[in-house]
Amino acid sequence: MVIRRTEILYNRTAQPKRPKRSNTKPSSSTSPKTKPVHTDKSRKRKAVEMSSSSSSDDEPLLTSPKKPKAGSRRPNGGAVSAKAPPAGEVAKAAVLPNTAVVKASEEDDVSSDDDDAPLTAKAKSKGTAQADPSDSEDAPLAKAASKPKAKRAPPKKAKEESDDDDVFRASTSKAKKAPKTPAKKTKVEPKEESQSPSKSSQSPSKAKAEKKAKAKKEEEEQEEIHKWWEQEALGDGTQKWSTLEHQGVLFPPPYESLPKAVKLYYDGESVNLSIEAEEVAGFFAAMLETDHAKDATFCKNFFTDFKAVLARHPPLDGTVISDFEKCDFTKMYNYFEEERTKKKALPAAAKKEAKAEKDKAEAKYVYCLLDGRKEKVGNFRAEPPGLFRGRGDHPRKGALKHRLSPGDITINIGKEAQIPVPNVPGTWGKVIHDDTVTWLAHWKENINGNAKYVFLAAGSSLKGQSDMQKFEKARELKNHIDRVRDDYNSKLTSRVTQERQMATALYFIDKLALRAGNEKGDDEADTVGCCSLRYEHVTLQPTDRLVFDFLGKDSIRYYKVVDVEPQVYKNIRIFKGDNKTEGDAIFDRVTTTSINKHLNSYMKGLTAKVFRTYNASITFQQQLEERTPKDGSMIEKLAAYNEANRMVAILCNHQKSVSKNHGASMEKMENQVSGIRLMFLLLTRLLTSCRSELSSTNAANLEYRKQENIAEDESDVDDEWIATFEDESREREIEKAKKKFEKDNEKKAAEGEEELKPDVLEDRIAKVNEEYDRLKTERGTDKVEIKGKKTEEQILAAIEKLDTRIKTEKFKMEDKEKGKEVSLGTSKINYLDPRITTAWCKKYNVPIEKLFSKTLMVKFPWAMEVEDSWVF
DNA sequence: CATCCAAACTCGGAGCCGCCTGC
DNA sequence: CGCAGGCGGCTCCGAGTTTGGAT
Repeated sequence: MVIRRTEILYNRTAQPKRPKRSNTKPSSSTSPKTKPVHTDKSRKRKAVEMSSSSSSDDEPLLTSPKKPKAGSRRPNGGAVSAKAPPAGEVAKAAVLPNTAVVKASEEDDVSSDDDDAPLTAKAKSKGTAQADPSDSEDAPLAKAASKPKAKRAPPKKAKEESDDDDVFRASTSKAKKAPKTPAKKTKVEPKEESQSPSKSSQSPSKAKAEKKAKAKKEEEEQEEIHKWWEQEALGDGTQKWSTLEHQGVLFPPPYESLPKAVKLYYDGESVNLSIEAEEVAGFFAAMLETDHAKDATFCKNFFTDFKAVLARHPPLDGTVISDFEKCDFTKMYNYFEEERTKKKALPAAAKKEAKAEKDKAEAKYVYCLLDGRKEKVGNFRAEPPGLFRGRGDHPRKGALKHRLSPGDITINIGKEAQIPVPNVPGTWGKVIHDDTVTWLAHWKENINGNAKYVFLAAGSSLKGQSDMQKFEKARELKNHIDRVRDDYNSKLTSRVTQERQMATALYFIDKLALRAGNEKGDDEADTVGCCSLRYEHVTLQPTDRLVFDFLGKDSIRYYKVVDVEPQVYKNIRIFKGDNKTEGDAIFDRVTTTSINKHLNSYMKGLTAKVFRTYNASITFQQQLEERTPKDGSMIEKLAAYNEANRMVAILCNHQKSVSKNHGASMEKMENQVSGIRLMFLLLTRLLTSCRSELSSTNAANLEYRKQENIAEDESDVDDEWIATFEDESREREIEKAKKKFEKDNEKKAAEGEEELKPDVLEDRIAKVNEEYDRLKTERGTDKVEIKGKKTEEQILAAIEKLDTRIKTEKFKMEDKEKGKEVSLGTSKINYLDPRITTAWCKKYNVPIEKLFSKTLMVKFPWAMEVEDSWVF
């Protein structure tokens, strides 16, 4: 499997440059042509760009960095691989002329599909080989493993345990309930802060004292961490807490009406809106310049809801608003913009103060008390009213999201805890004491009737535990994966359609990391996953190649060209065959429920999404193993890590839109590199003249490279280029000088000093020109002057330095280019077992901070202590 | 020290999956 | 009694905003 996975990663033929979120932003000009991908259900969706440009296939994501020049790099359209099948393959394809024939041949090729057997075998051998024998795999496991075991322990055990807790309960003062098994954690009291700093403040110097206090505090905080992962048992998972105290949700401040002068205009006249209607109009006005306001569905839904509000709260001046087109929101929009810039321009101190105030108001909501422990709450703010921003072609986008009041909220809290008082008038809709769930508050959102919750933060013990369980479950799949694969591979030829469909679907879920694909309703965006794949989402190409093109979760386009097992190819032919057409499900005998049920028979708790976690993590681990240079530099190691991360992101189809200044940014880097190259060239020349052996620049260059073993770069630094570069640099410096001059004067004016005379500026410019004129005369000659470089050794050292700088810069650029539309964060947060990273860090002596951000560190405390030999 | 830009974090919508319920 | 459909609870997801580091 290890090997196969890689193959898949590489086999993908070039992706057409995804029209990033093309459907989300139909108006976006960057997504070019579209080919109809619709179904009879969701009709207007168009999506996919199809490029006519043929292009190489087996060359994914990597666009070789070229010279920037203008906005040249917009990859227009992608390349659907229009590869001409090799002759031999054509013949093969002829084997599958039509469904009938295929059907007839169904039973035939059982032999051909256990092609996967070697796969698993490989995986096994490789796995063990690198896993550094059995015990290394088991030892760390055993350590952490008390949990998995415990998890499976009968519920009774947990019960006993929680009963035990009661013994401790009495001891905690404030909460009058106590932590579970306090043995391992050192300190639990939430009210620490006050004492320690003051105690430690005996230090002489103030700064020192402060520092010390800080250190001490940190230390203390560390001590306080509840190391639940070191505890024996986690309980049976039904009871999530025994005591719980929190403040409920924080409501946004009530709406304040706009200044009198700021009005909605209707048919050219200002309207005196009711305050309720004004708020809603404001929601739209604020989004006037976004793509949303240009979206028909969005506007339609907004206006419907707006009119409903108007009906309840009519304009005070009797205006009747019935035509969206006649509404003019610009005055409101402008006002918001003004406010925004005003706010931005506020002095830093004022900003700080405002923030401090806000923090203070929110402070008590930030933490809750779970089993007596202070734990961070996730999103404690009630979602403010606004317009629903559905993703993709969501039928409800633009609808008005109501303002919540306490009556809408259900609070879940410990029986003995004090019930919080809402920060706005009203009382909680309901207060319950359900210790089998993890949410603190809950309400129903009015758009789709979906439930919303307040949960603990990602770094909390509750979240951490379930996160770890998720990865443990994925690891458990390792023990069953061979069996599962053998099974679905053999069933690819089953005579029972249902089995065959299930096997094929599983193949996709496993190999392509597709999501399960639940059915969706009419009131939701038309997106699909494996089971909901329709006729038009998969097309067949000669020689066992499938083209997937559909919108997945969040309306992210999934476009991949994949070479599959011949039998899978045949199966898709069959499933698409006969009387099916666009809009029909490919897997009509399989549902997410049936798949999960089936999977559960291999392993308790096994579901489709476990495959995503498993494959992501195992691929990551294996890619790391492969790519990490054993004694490379830090940069190289980090690059390898990144690359492994990227492979996973590609597998999981985690995308991001290309940032709008990507092109400019690349150009800038390119320019920098060119600058360095020029310097490089000059220095080589200088070296030449210094040695006075060779006279030709190129010869010197070559000579140098030969001697010092420095790689030839495809440098396009020729004389002509140097000329433009120098001219441009000259321009830039002159601009800079002008700017500086103005600034200096502003400063002087502010300080009441006399302004600089214009000739000072001219002087400065002259200096720049002088310098560049000199360069110009030197251009193409051997005469080079670079200050500071005297001896041959110095020059050589400088050249060497430049060379590595060029290399690292270029490397950075490649990395950036490759990653411009791949989002690495999602997999890092959700799919990659953090212990793979921590073990790798230890093994290769890389500081974890280079890979995990602060929040990630907070999220994964449980992964920090594994040994370097730990394997997923 | 201001400015610029990328990384980090916040936000809230989307999807998965188990369980309950009602036919 | 079986199972489909809906709901509850939780993970996952990229955009948008904020932060902070480089220069």
